[in-house]
Amino acid sequence: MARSYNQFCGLAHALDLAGERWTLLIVRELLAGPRRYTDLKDGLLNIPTNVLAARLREMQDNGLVARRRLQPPAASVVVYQLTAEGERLGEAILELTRWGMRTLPADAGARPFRAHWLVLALRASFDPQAARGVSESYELRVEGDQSVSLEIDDGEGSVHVGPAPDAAVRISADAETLAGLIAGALDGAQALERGARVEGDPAALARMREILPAPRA
Amino acid sequence: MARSYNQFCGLAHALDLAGERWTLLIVRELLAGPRRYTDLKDGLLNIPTNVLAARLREMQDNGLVARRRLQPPAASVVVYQLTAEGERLGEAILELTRWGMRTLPADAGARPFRAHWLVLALRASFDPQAARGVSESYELRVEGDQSVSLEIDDGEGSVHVGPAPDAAVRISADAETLAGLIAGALDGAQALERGARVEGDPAALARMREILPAPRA
DNA sequence: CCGCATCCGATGTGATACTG
DNA sequence: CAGTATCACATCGGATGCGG
Repeated sequence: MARSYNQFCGLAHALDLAGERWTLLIVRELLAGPRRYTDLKDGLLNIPTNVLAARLREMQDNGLVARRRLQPPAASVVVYQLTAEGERLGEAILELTRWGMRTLPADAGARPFRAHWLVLALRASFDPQAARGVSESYELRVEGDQSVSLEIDDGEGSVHVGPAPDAAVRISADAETLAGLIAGALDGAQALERGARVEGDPAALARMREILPAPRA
Repeated sequence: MARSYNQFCGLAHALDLAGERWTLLIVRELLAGPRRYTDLKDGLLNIPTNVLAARLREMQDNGLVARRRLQPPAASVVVYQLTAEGERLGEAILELTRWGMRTLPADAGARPFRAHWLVLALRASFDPQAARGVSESYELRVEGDQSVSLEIDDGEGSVHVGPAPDAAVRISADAETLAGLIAGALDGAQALERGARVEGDPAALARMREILPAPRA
């Protein structure tokens, strides 16, 4: 096993299992569903391939990740997916994400970005209190890429990659602008300056902004 | 600055600021209040002194920690304390702690332990739902060391180091047994076998066990 | 003692090249 | 596509030193 803190403490043990460099970011990728090796490498942007391989092995040993082959006829494809224990890291990751979003610099464009990270950002920003009684969908359309949607059914929110056909609000912009908007690094006016386009009911837009408050410093 | 993931993502940014080895454990120590350099070194058990010094410098640069001198006549004493931003890591740390407690091995005694870690364990286990309407205190008395107490005032819980004079339940045992009990690595019978002594009302003990459920696998 | 700084060997990381 | 192999370099862990 790798280096251990070896302390009788829940936090130290959590960090022994999932605290090494890159590990929580791999969990971030897998929280969006099973992924292949190259998808992971692409979604993590700068991870060295040997480090990714090593982490995936450790995460299997630690019971966070399972390695699977798809059913025939696609049996040559290997995917990694979170175990139940790995999934349970989701809440801690959301808390860390909220904390990080508060001080995320507004230099959208300076830092690379992937559209599917919006899923995490939406989940982290979602305020169940503000969503009470609401049933509607919002779609963030990433120019030249996929959409990410938040669907609310009687206050219950769920986020997924893909369009929302009946969205009450649809915001189209480049990835950095959308991300900056959700994180609160940009306000509405700045987003419009950067070419964001908004369709839908202004009242629904107001609700959306309350349901997705930016956890800002 | 240190190595950065350089991704436009709240989680990646959080890990840039607080994800390095030892950093979150230092925050754990400081969540219990300001500490001197040697207290930190002692509470962290195995941290190399140069790493602690380096981390404290980075954490100051990142705005997590402030370095202060006490008022005269004790002006020679240097203490480190969390900034407001550092304090806000508390929720994420509690989530990680809960996750880690679920699989913390029951080998109490095999891993070193410090009494004040019980503060974190109690906070992580506290269930506000179960505490509704309750107003009483519980004390964990660590043999040969300090006590740690949970005081509940009309459902509002607060944990601190020190005795609770009017505790409804008082459990005395060695540190490892108390920690194992709170983490759920030991059950009541096992704790008694290891020499734990319980004073107080059995009904209050039952309430305490509901208010402090072990987040176990 | 307290609060670090310095030195050094072991280990981990990052970049690139290569293979079944 | 899914990794393994290699190597320069950064960081970690452990010991020791040292001024206030």
